Amino acid sequence: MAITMKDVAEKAGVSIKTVSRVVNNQGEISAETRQRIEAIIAELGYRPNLVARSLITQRTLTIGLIVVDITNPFFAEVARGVQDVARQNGYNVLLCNIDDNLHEQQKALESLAAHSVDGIILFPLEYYDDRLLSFVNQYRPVVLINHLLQHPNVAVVLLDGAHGVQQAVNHLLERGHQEIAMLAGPKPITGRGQRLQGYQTALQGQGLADSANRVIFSIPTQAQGYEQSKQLLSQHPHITAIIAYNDLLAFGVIQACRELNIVIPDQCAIVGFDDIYFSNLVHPALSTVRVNKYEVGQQAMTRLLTMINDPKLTISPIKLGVELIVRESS
Amino acid sequence: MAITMKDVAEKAGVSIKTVSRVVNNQGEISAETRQRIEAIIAELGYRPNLVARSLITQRTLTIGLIVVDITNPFFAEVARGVQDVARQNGYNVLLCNIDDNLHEQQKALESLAAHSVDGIILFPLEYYDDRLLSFVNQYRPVVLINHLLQHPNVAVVLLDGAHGVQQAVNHLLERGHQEIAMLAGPKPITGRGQRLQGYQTALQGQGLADSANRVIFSIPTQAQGYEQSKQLLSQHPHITAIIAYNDLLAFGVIQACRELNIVIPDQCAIVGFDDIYFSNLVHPALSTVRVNKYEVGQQAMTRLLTMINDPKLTISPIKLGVELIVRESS
DNA sequence: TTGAAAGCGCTAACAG
DNA sequence: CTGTTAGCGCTTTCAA
Repeated sequence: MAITMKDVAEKAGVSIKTVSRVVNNQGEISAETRQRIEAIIAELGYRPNLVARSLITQRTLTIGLIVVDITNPFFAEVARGVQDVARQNGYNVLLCNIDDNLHEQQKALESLAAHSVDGIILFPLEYYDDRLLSFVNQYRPVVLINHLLQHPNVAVVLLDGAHGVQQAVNHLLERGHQEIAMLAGPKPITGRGQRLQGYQTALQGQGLADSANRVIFSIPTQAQGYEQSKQLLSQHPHITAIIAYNDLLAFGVIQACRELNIVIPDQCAIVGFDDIYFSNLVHPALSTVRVNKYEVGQQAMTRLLTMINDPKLTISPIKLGVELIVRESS
Repeated sequence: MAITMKDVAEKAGVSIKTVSRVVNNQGEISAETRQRIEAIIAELGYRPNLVARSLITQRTLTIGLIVVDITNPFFAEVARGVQDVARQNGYNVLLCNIDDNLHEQQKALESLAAHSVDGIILFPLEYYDDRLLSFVNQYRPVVLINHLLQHPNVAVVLLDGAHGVQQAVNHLLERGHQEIAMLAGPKPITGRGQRLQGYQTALQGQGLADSANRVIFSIPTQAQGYEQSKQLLSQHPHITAIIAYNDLLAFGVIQACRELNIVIPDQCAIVGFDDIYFSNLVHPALSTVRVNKYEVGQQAMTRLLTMINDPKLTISPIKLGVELIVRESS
C-alpha cells in the first residue's frame, strides 16, 4: 500500500487538511509547519494520489488522443505537437490507435470518456458516422482534426486538403500532363473528401472531364499504393502522373514504377500529400503537399485546453494552410 | 454533471448495488431486473466512472509508456506493439516523450506513478541514473527495454545490440574494409553501451586496434549523423565504412556522402541499426541490423501484464535476437 | 493558522 | 436475488 496523506499527517502530528494545504501550496500555513511537513513528505516518499483528487475535482489532467496509426509518421508528428503542449500545461495523454476501423474509433471514444479524460482530440476516419455525433452530444470537449462538425461541444482544426491537391494538379498540368490519376485514399461513405474534391475541381477548371476510372480508393498504406498503382499503370499505360492521398501511398507508387521500369518523373510523375519526414529521403525525392503536422497537433491541444478551461466557449474552426513542395518525382 | 449509478438506481427503483451488479456482470440477478436496468442505462447513456472504481480496486487499467521520441519510427513501432497488447487486455496507455532529457524521464516516471498507472514500460536513456533505481525501489511493476537492471520490481526486455553490431562489423571486414568508424549514439556516463561494445569486440577479434578517434558520440538524429559524418569523412578520408547507432544517424551519413560526392558503398559503406520502415526506401537502400520492434513492444507489455496480475512474480530477462540485413549501402 | 466532517462515485463485505 | 454499510484518498465547506 502506498503512503497516503493520512500517514504523513499522523507522522507529523497534524490533521490531514494541513498536509493537503502544503501539497497544494495553499497559503494559510506557518512556515515552520510547512517545512516540517515537507521534510516528512520527502522522507516518506509521499506522492499525492491523483485519482482520489480527480474524483473530487472532476479533473484528471489527462486527455485522450485518437489517431489511425501512430506508426504513420504523419500521426506521430501530430501526436508530438499535442503532447508537447499537453505536457507544458501539466496534462498527460492517453493514445489510441484505431486503424481503419470505425468500431474501434467508437470504442476508443467510450473508453476515454469512461476514464474521465478532460477532453478528447480525434483524428476521425473519413467515413461518415452518426455515432460520432451522438457521442459528442453527451461528451465535451472534443477537438476534431480534418473533419468539419458544427457543434457546441467541438472545436475543429482543418487542413486545406482541397487547395493542396488543386495546387498539385495545376503543377502537373503545367508540366504538360493530361492523364492524371488519383489514389484517393479511403472512400467516404458520404461526400467526396476534400482531397478528391480538389482533384476534380482542378481538372474541371481545365475543361478536363474527370473519368471515374482514374480515381481509386483504398486504405492509405504503402502496400496499397503499390498494388493499386501497379494495376493502374499496367491497365492504363497512357497515365503520366499520379496524385496520392498521402505520402505512404506515393511510396508505393514509386515502388511499383521501379518494378515496372517506369522512369520517374519522365514517364510517370508522382505527387504525395503530408510531407512526412522521409519523403525527402526516398529516391527519387517525393514531391508532395506539406502540412505542418506539429502545428496541427499544437493547435488542436491549445483549443482543447481553451475549451476545458471555459466550458461554455464556442470555438470557430481554423483551417491551416498547406504548401506544394516540388522535388524530384514530378 | 454526468449520470451516476445513483441516477440509474433511482430511476429503476432499485439499490445502487443492483445497478453495480449488472454493470459488472456479476450474476446473482434476475433476468428481468437486469434487462430493465440495462434499458435504463442505455436510455440515460450511463457510463461507469472508472476513476471512482479505481479508487477502490486500486487498478486504473492504464499503463504508462515512456519513450525518447514517438516521432522516431523505431519507437512508434514499439509503441504500437505495446498498445495492441494493452488494448486486447482492456488497458489504455499514457504515452510520454522525454527526448534526450534525463530530468524529463524522471518527471514522466513520477507523473505516471501519481496517476496510479498499473505499471510502466520505460525505454530509458542510456545515461546512468541512480534516480531510476530509487524510483523502482518504491514503484512496481516496471518493464525496462534495452537496459539491464536486476530488481524484483522490474522485468527486462533486451535487444542483442552487441551481437548485431558485431555481425555488421564482420560483414564490413569481409568486404575488405579496414577503417571502420562508428557513430555511437549517446555517450553513456558509465560503461560503453552494448552496440559500441560489439564494435570494439569485433575489431579486436581481428587484431585491429580500436582507436578512440573513430568513435563519435552524439544524439542519434539524422541532423547529428549528417554533421558528425561530414566532419569525420573530411578529416579522415581513409575511412571506408561507417556503422551507425541507429538508422536515423545512418540517413544523415547518406546525406553527407551525397553532399561530399562520396559514392556509397564503393567509397564509403554504411550500416545502420533498427531497420525502421524507411530504411528500405532511402537511396541507396540502407544495410542495417533489424530489430523486431513490434515484438519488443508486445513482449514488454505481456511481461508487464504478468507482473500486474501476480505482484510477487520475478521475471527473468529476455534477450531478443537481431539480424543483419544487407542492402545497397554496404 | 488549523481541524472536523462530509462526500466525490463506486465496490466489498455482509446481511436480509 | 437484493439492500445496507463502510470506505478508497483526497478536497471542500464550515468551525474553532
